[in-house]
Amino acid sequence: MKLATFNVNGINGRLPVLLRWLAEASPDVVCLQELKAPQEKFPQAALREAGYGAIWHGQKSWNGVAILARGQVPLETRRGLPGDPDDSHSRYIEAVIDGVLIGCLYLPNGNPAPGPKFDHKLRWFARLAAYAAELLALEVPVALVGDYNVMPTELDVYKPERWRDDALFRPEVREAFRALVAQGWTDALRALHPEERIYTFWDYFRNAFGRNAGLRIDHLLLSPALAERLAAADVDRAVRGWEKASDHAPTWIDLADVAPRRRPRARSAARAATR
DNA sequence: ATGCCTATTATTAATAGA
Repeated sequence: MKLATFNVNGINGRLPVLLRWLAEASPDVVCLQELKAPQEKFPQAALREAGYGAIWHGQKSWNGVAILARGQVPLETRRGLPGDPDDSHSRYIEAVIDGVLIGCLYLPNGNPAPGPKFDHKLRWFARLAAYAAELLALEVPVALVGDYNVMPTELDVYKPERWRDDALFRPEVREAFRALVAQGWTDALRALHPEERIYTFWDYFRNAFGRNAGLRIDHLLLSPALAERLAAADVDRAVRGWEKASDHAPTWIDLADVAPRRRPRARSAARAATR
């Protein structure tokens, strides 16, 4: 299973980019963030024509998340993160696809910090951590993927000193991310590329992409059962250079298929047959 | 400390992003 996350920064303005990338990369599952479109303006027909079923949670102007699956409609298991009934932002949607529980998230940006927006970010992070612990306890294959708005370490920022007081890099959010991963999750890109400078976002300002002034803020966290299957991970950074590009690039992993498991009876019968 | 760019919404400017 090729599983990707892509903050599209406006799904309608970005539709040609999204469709071109889907055709070229052919991912099996895609988590999208920042739809910036109300529920009824999601381009379901165009995506269906491209071969993808979808579930989505839109919102006027901002936020918005979706999950696409090639050749099937994702089986939705949740929309909205538990823990705050007053949370009106569309920032979490979840589905089961081919035996994998996939949570698609868009963590609040949190700037300016300190301030109410930063407090909101930390509260949202705490709710995510509480829910993530519940998912881990299920001991099933789970992927929590999306735009976390956090650079986990100095290796994930082109110029750490410039970002030290920013809501994406302050010690509180780095610690929140570290503690989340320490529950038992695997940061897929970092696991396969421990030393490499990898970015998933480049600002529109100051020719950031041309200078490779990037940030790694889009992450795929895998439960232990899924981490065993991790075979490849990368960023389709060329997409950031396309006409009318999002400021994020698609970030993806490849998960090996599960070996077909025989029933115990069948296995002992097979063993007896080879004796 | 702020603009630089880009998108959406609503009326030519404000807000948010990161």
